[in-house]
Formats: sequence, C-alpha cells, structure tokens
Amino acid sequence: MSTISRKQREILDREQLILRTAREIFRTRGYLGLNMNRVAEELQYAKGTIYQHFKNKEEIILAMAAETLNIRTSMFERASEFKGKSRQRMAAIGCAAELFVKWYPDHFELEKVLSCSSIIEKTDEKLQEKKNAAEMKCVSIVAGVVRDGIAAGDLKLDEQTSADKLVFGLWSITYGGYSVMSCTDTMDMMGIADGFQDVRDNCNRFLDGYGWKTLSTKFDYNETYEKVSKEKFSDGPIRN
Amino acid sequence: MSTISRKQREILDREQLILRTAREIFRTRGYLGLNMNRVAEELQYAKGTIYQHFKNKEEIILAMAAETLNIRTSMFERASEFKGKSRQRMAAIGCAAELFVKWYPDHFELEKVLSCSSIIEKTDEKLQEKKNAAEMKCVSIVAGVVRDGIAAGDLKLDEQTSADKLVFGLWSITYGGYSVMSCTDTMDMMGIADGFQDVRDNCNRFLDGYGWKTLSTKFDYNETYEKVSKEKFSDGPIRN
Amino acid sequence: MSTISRKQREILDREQLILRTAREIFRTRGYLGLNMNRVAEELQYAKGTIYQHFKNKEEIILAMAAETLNIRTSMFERASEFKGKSRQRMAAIGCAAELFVKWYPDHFELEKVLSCSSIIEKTDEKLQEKKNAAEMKCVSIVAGVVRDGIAAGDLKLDEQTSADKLVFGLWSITYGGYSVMSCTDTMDMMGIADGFQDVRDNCNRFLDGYGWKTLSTKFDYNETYEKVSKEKFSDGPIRN
Amino acid sequence: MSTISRKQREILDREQLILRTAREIFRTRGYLGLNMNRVAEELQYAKGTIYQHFKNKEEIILAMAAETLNIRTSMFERASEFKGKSRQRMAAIGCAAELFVKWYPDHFELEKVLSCSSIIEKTDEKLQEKKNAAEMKCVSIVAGVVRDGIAAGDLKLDEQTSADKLVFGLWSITYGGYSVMSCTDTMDMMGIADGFQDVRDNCNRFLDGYGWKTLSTKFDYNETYEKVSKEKFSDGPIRN
DNA sequence: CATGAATGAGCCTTCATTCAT
DNA sequence: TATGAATGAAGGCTCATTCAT
Repeated sequence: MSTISRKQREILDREQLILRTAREIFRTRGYLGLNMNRVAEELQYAKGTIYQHFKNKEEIILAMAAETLNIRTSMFERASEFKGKSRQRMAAIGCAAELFVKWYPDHFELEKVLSCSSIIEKTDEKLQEKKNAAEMKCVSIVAGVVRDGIAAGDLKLDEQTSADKLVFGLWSITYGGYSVMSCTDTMDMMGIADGFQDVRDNCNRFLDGYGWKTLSTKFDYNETYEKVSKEKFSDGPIRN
Repeated sequence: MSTISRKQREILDREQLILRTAREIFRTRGYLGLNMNRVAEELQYAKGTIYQHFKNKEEIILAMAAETLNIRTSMFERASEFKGKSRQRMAAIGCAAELFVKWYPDHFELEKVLSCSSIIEKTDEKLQEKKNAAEMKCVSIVAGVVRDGIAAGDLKLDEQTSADKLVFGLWSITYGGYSVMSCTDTMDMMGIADGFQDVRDNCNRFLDGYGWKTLSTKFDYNETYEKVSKEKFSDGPIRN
Repeated sequence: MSTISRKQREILDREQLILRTAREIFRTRGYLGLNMNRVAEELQYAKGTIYQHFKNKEEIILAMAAETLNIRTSMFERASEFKGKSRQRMAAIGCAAELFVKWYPDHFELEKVLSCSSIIEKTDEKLQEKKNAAEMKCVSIVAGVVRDGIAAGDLKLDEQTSADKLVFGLWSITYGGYSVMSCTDTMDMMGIADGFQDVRDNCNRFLDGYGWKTLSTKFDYNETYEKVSKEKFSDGPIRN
Repeated sequence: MSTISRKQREILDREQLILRTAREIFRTRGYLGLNMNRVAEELQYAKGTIYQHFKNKEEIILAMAAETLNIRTSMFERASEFKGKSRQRMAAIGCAAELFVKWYPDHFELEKVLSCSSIIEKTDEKLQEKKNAAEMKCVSIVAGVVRDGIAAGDLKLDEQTSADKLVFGLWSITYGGYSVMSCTDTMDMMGIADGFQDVRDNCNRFLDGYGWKTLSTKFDYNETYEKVSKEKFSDGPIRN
C-alpha cells in the first residue's frame, strides 16, 4: 500500500473524482439525468477518459454504491464498538444508520436503481461481488450484536424467531422509513414531521416487542444516540 | 356514472386497455423496456392514438401507479370492514397489503420509477393529485383503525407517540420488508426464507411493542390472516 | 401486386431510394465510408427514417447485394433463353455476366464485404436466405445450361468431372478476373489492356479444354456476345 | 545485410513481432477486430511503441500483405525451379499457390481489405510500391514459365493471345476459385466438395484449352503436385 | 525511446413526439 | 379521430492518435 506509485495514486484519485462528480449529478438529476456525456462535461474530461476507468455507465452506478456501502460498513463497525449493553450497542448502530442516511442521502436512490436487473446485468461480476461483500459485512455486524444480546441474556427469542428475522425487521423499518422520508409528499400526507426521530422510536418499540432488555426502564434512547454521535462520529462524513 | 355516454365509455375502456398493456410490458421488461412503440405494437393501435389518451409516456406510468393505488385502497377498505377487535382489523389490513404485493408485484417498481423527479415533473398536476389522493385515502384507512383501537381502549399511546407515528412504522416495516424481498440476493444474505411470514411477525411484534392489545394472549395472527383472506379476498385480484 | 396501396408504394420507393444512395456512397467511398449518418445526410432524410426501413447498417449492405443479385439472376435467365446451341447459350450467359459487372461494378465489392462473417451476423436471417436463394438460382441457371449441353451431346464429361466442377471453373474465371480488373494497378502490372475481352477468351479456352463443342470451328464468340447484347440487353441496366 | 547493427536488427525483429501479432488478431477477429489497443495488449508493448514502427494502423495492414506477398514470391521462385518440362513447372507453381493459400489463409482477407481505397490512401507510397514490387515479381515468375513454354515449343499462342492473357487466366481461376472457397455457403450451393482439387483440374483444363503440351497424354497432374510438395515445400510454412 | 492516459471525432442506435393524410 | 412515417435530439461506446512524463 505504501509502495503505490504516484501514477497509480493519480488514477485512484481520478476514479474517486469521477465518482464524486457522478454522485453529484445523480443527486441533482437522478438516474436518467446521469449520463457519460454529462459526467465528462462536468468533469472537464473527455468522454473516453471516463471509459478508461469505468467500462460503462452501469459500472459507475455500481461503484458509487459499493463506495458508500463500504463507508456504511465502517460506520457500523465503529458503532458496534460502542461500550455498553447489547441494546445500547444496537442503538449505536441505529445512530450510525441515521447519520449515514443524512450524510449520503443518494445511497438509497442508488440501491433502488441497482435493484433493476437490467442495470446490474451490464456490470462486471467482480464488482458486484465486492458490493455484495460490503453489504454482507454490514448485515453481519448487526446480526452479531443481536447474538451478543442473546448470549448476554438481554434477549430471549422463541423458537419461531431467529436472530435473522429480527435483523430483517430492523432493516425493514429503517430502509422503509428512510425511503418514505425521501418523498416529502408522503411524509406530509402521513403527518410525520421528524422522520428520523420516529424511525428511532419505531425501531425501539419493535425491539421492545421482542423483549430486548433495556438498561433501565427509564432509559432515554436519544441520549445514547447523542453520545454515540459525539464519541464515534464527531468528525463528520467519512471519505473512503 | 350511469349517465356516461357510450363514447366516453369506450374511451375509458381503451385507457384501461392501454394501461393493461403497458403494465404487462413493464412487468416483463422493466422501465427501460417500456416504450411507446412497444405499447402501440402490442396493442395493435397506432402510436398517435395512445397520445390521444395520455399526454406522454410519464403519464402512463403515473396512471398505472394511480390505478393500482386505487385497487389497494379498495382492498384496504374491504379489509378494514373485517369484523373483529381493532388489532384484528389491523391484521386484516396487513393481510390486504400482503395480497396486494403478491397480486401486483410491479407496483413497487412503479413507485421506484416515479420517485425519479425527472419523471413526475413531466406529468399533469391533476393526475398527480389523483394518485396522491388514492395514497392519502389508504393511509387514512390505516390511521382510522389505529384511532378506533385507541377509542376502544385497546391501545394507549403516550404523549410522545401519535397515531401517525404508528402508521409510519407499519408502513416502514411493510414497504421496507417488501422492498428487501424484491431482491433475492439480499434475502439470501440475510438468511430469510419466508419474507412474507417474517414481515407479518415483525409487524405484530412492533404493535406489541406499542402495547396494542390482542384479543387473547394465545391469539394466532396467522389464523386471522387466513380468515381475512377467505372472507374478503377469495375472489382474487381486483380489476378497477 | 396490383392492389398495392399508394403508401406502400411510396415506402418501397423510399427503400430503393435509400439503397440507391447507399450504393452511390459505397461506390465512391467504400464500406468504411458508408455510414448511416452519411446516407441520411445525402438523402436529406433524418437518421431515424433510415432505421425505419433497415434495422442496421449491415442490412443495407445485404439488401444492396440481394437487389443486384436478383438483377443478375433475371439477366442470366434472359440470357439462357437465347436461341442457339448449348455452347452459344453459355456464351450468352457470359455476356450477361459481363454486362452485369459493367452495369453494377459495386456488386463485387459488396460480396467481398459480405463475406466478412462479422457483417452478415448482424443481419436478419430471412434476408440472408433471400440473398442466398437469388445466388442459388443464378448458379442453377448456369448448371442447367451445362446439363443441356451434356444432354444434347455437345459436351462429354469424364468420370472425374461433374457439371458442378465446370460451373465452379467458370465462376472462378469470371469472379477472379473481374476482381483483378477492379484493381487497375494489378491489371497494369499484368499487362492486361482489355480485361473483359480476356475474360471472355479465357472462359472459352477453358470450355474448349473440357471439349464443349462449338457450333463451327471458326465460330466467332464475340459475334455471339454482340448478338446477345443486342437481342437481350439493348434496353440497358435493369432496375428491380 | 551483414553490416546491419544490433539495434537495427532489434527494430526489425520487433516489427516482425508486431506483424505476427497483428496477423494473429486479424485471422481470428477480422479487420474490425484488429485495433491498436488489442495489438499492444497482446504484444505486451505500449501503443506508442507500435507507432514508432508503423505510422498508422493501415500501414500495418499493408505491411502484413507485403510480408506474405514476399513469402509467396519466394515460394513461386522455388517452385519455378522444379526440374521438368514447362507445363510441369507451371503445375509446380500451381502447387505453390495452393500451399500458400493453405498456409496463409488470411492473405486473401488482407487483399480484400486493402482493396478499400480509404485504407490504402492512408499509407506511405513507398510501402505500397514495395508491396507492388513483390506482386510484380510473382506475376513475372509465372509469365516467365509461360514464355519458357513458348520458347521450348510446348506452347503455341495465336496472334490474339499474349502470354499475359494466359497468366491473367490462371490468376483468375486460382484467385476466383480460392475466393469462392472461402465462403462455405457458396461452395455447398455449387456442390463443390474438394475445392482445391477442382481448382487444380480447372487450371489444367484451361491450359489444355490453350494447347500447352503435357509431357505424356496420361500425365497425372496430381503426381506432379505431390512431387513438388515433397521436393520443394516439405519444410512447411516459410517465415520471412 | 517507451509509456499509456487523455483525447474527441465519429459512429451506431433508440425513442418520444409530431403532423400530414 | 386514427394513423404511422418522419423527425432529430440524445446517449452509448469505440478507437486511432497524440504527447507529457
């Protein structure tokens, strides 16, 4: 890593530059507004240059997603290292998820786009695997904390309930919640003012429903969120 | 309704025919595979004729979404009329949501596409409002059942919790859950075999977390689902 | 055929117009100089219009070849109907071949291009078959005259020699000869002044070699050529 | 030749290496599949390096053709030195031509490509001349044998027939025959199984037509071919 | 000399939309 | 009102060639 040549370094930088530009375009103009012409133009590079780094448009999308997914993974990792009871550590991950959405709001859109098979089909399988690995790691971290909770006796699951189901539930609430939030109209319609707070609360109620023991009955989750935020993520958005 | 002329009737029929065809194409070939040429061809009508009914391609997408949204609304309405305690009526709506996803799997894709601002911008505002109204009505039905539960004393919410937050939660779990389910890879990764069952269970645990009283402690939710399915939706997919 | 609508007629005309233009470009600038842009430009039509008639560039090439091949076939047919002994009828076909090359000099180039598998692969199989059928018919006409010669006792082939081999030989001499002629440099190099005359003579010597009986020993082939030309092809280049 | 410096030697080697690689690509992927990128990649050299040897892509094509043309010339030379009567020596050249086609099947494709004016125009005139010289030499060898035959009294040509016309005829039959053979479809259509044998036979019948005396009436041409092949070309494909 | 990233002209192709009939 | 040919902007992608290092 340290012996990387200057040139290779420059290439890597340029790749990130391309992704950054693409992300900007994607955020402001959506998937259909993102095209190689625009990226090249915005970047003041020739079209061919972009193609030297990414085989096609789809690979840019995938690379963007992989990039933020890696960031999310490291955020989840950091959060999972929060010192506290299992339930608090889960809250820490919730905090990480929340900050991730706030910092990389376009990631959800990317995931949506990538779920179109016609897009993913055009990409290199290796890149896909990289992305999947990052996602996998993320899921594992959450599942790990759930199992820690079980091991610590904070959480008892009946026979019908696997740790995975619980993870799936949390994933659903957050993914679904943040998705709904990305559409202000729906939020207004539902009468939701502070979506982030509500997603937090709903996650907690969900875990309550499974009987995951809190530290104290009067435990203020928001306090934990603040603490995690300060301790682990005070330095703002991470760049890969 | 009864005073509608034969001609207007024909136009409506054709509109539905167009939407049906477009939906078929959308389901099998995705958004990028849906184009006016294909619709016209499949329909055995001329392209110009389609433009007499829909101002542009985007309006077709929007109309498709509005159509299924209306179906969902009527499904929710029917479900909410299920005879039983409030919690059971909510389960009935859950059943409706599940059947809706099973019967109209393309609706999620449509919503995804519509969330691209560039698409919705090209559509007539009135049609957007129609779609929003349908969505609104759907949300209201769910909120209504929540309030019925409160009124009936089955559910007590503290000061921090509004009925809306609870609706938002349910929406998140189902929307998020079904979204995740649409990607088999992620499902495998998470180790989820039967997503529908898990969404059901997670919804129920979530409501448990809020303390919504069940009819009996040994209440079997799945039984309710079966009953609702038979009583209310045994006649299969609804056509507008 | 007679009930063809005016519109269909126009379309056919336009298709021929496109082919005529493409042929012109092909003749002057070669395969690499022929592109859809240029065709559209030259034709003063929009690019899309061209694509409404031909799926892609390759199909234009193929269609051009099929068109001239059909012409050649009908020329061969006409020639084979020349009244005379078998050897004279074969000469008549030689005359047709010669005129064909003079009238449609680009056809050879087209064949060359089409022999590139990468080109033909992009075309519709049906169109390929059409072209092959035309070619087949052409070959059959020649083979037919050879067999007529055998039947009439003008030509006796030994056991090692099939009628097909003889046809192949004639094909080789004419195709090869005309190919060489298309490159003036080589012609100069070889010291050939009047290639057409030499191809005629060589064909005749070749048939002499196989012992195909001439009408009289002093028979002047060129005279036959002139007669055929006047009787059968005095009206100049045929348009499909 | 002997005073060539090591450096010049290296350059020559590299040039041959480039041509060899280009030829390999050309054979397997055709003209459109041959690009500088691919050549450089396959060769493990940088693109710029190739440009140090060849001004542009077209010159590579031309150089490849010149190279094989030189090989053909030396094959023809060798064959013309076959001991025997004039007609047998001509058969020896026919054998060389046949082996050349078998050993360097891509040469025909190269000639095809080069016949596109747009290609040759981009090349250096000197290289063109080199190629032409090689071709010229080849033609001369054949013409020489014809003249030897005349001088030896084996062949008598009338006033209308020049030695060149005869050479042109042989060229036509072989070039045309091998061209047709490169398209299996046409071969099938014509009902030709062993094209090489038929080209041989047709050449011989052609020469018979001109009355070129064979050694004996029962002369077996194929025997000569075999003998030439063994005596002159048993060491396989020649490398420049 | 070797390198190979950058260039950008050029090509193919698609498709929403219009409009003359 | 229906038609469907024509349009042409838009976008994806390739590749020969250059040139700074």
